[in-house]
Amino acid sequence: MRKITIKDIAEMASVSKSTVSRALKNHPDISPMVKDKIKQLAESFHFVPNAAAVGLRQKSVKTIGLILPGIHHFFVPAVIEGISATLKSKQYKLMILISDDEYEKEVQNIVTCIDSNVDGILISLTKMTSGLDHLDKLSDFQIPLVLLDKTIDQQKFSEVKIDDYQAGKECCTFLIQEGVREIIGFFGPESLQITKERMLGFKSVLNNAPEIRTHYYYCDSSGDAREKCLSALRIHGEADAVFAMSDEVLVGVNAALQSFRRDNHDLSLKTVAISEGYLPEFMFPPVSHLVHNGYELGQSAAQLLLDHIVHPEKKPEKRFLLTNFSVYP
Amino acid sequence: MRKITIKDIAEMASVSKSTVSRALKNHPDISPMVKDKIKQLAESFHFVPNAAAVGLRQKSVKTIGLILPGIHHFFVPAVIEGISATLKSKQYKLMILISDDEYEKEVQNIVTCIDSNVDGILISLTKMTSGLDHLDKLSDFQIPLVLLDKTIDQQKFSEVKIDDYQAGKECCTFLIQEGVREIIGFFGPESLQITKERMLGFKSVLNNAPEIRTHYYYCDSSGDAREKCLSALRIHGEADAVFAMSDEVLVGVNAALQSFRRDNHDLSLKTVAISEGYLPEFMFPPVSHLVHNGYELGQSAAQLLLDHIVHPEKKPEKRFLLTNFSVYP
DNA sequence: CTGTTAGCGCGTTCAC
DNA sequence: GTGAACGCGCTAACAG
Repeated sequence: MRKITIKDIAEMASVSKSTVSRALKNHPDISPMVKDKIKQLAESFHFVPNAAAVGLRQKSVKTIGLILPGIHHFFVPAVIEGISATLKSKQYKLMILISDDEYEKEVQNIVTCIDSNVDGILISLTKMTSGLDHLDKLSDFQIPLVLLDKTIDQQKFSEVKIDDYQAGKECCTFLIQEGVREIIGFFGPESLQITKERMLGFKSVLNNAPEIRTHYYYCDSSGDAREKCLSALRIHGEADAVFAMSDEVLVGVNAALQSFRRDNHDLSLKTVAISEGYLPEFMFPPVSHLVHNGYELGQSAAQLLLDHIVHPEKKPEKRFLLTNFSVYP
Repeated sequence: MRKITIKDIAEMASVSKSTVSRALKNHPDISPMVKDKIKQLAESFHFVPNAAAVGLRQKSVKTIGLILPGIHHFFVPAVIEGISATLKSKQYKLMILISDDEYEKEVQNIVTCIDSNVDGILISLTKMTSGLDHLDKLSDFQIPLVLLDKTIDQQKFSEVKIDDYQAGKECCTFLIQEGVREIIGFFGPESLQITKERMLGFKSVLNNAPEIRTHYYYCDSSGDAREKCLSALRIHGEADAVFAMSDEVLVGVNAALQSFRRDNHDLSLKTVAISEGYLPEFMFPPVSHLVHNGYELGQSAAQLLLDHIVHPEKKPEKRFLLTNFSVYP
């Protein structure tokens, strides 16, 4: 079954193609009568403009590229859902490219986006990315880009993330208010900007609380976090609190705490994390956490990118998402 | 900066557009000399054919649509990565549409795929989907479709999944070999085909073991699973084994087991699950599980769809993925 | 071996 | 108010 085109409708209505084209987009020149007739026809035959033809003509394929280091992480799916929901409402398509946490693939994905004539790019950087030279050519093609979550220090592009510094700060404050004395903090890969900022925020609180002892560990995976946490628990026998900066880290830390508790039934460490929110509730005991809402982050980033597409002159803007604590007694 | 076109290259090489077009795709008619020259030019100017123009001409936009009930589930991200990897190697683009587990949105997503002229569709059904009438119109447009993971009983389309019946069977067999006497089984939503099949497989083993007592529960979410597991543990005090049919269910079951253990330190239930594989290792104690490999499932489904696209006459085929046990002592 | 022509489906001048 | 004609970038049928 061939799909109906503007030409078919033109013949049925005995008008020209251009009249149909104009009628369908409410051009004021067209008389209400023929406009109605054409719209009726289009409706009843389920006419949908051919995306490739429109794209060719308008030099816009109404697609945005989403480049991610990977999607097996905990809150990434929520981010995608948020982006997807926002784009769907504006009739934009989403093309997902995965960098597998390799810088070279990230560069390649940028090229793919350019070659595909995307209207804009959303990107979360790999942990190997330390500069943004590979994004320079985007300006040649006027392709707007928004960084989300995993960023590095820069001024050229808009970005959306939680206030990582503030998040680290709040988590530390939370622990101190709970009256803890010695904290073990578990962080993600050292090279990540979010790791640095969360740690800085965390430490900032301790300036006013010099009596609190702290120990820090960088973890590359859940497994790594488990090992480091197990050994840390043995070394720092007096510790009474634990912080995990992400779900990935938290999963390992929680595993370590569980098995450590087997031999120390009375062990009770105050635990707090930054998390997407799904898992902590199902840990035992449930883990208090600062909610890092992926869905909202996705929505916000997508909306910001669309703004840039519609208003090419818009200046870069940094947006920080609000976070809330979910506290378990 | 305008992108370079075939026309630009034609002028630079003083040949016609069609010569360039043919040279670039190694048409045998073109003399090696001019072919080389044109390729040189194309290379040095980073020529990339305009996808919209090619799509318009070839009536194929080299895109496949992926329709999912949601992506917050545990193994879905892995599926997407598998699909993405396979498609990338064949230069296909991926368009992801989310149905939010609502039948109406699934129907709408099919329409979107048709309207977008995708070359093929991969779909995992929502738990509300009980028929495939909404897929009928695909044959009008010759759009091949492959079902993955969440399917219903049907013969019209190819599908890729694990052998759910077999998986249920293996898990039950595993428990029996461990010498358990009374099993509590936790399953997903009752309406899902995979739930039915996993349960049938599970029960099939018990025909030969009438002395084993069993109790079954359907769970709609992790939270639901936790509640039902807690109450089940209280009711069936003699139970010595637990089965969880998916990660989502397992998360809740594990939480219940943990908190129940608090009051029953010696409680030790043999636990087994069907899982994507990431989480069970980090539970305490680690949970033996049948690995439901999302990445491979994605790869296989994508490859099968591409086969259908290239060979439109290909008959529907049902593929079952092999599964392996990951056993913890 | 290579060029000319035509057209994919649509939007957009420029006429009338 | 409406239509004719052109072109977006590319490919393919037809010439030569």
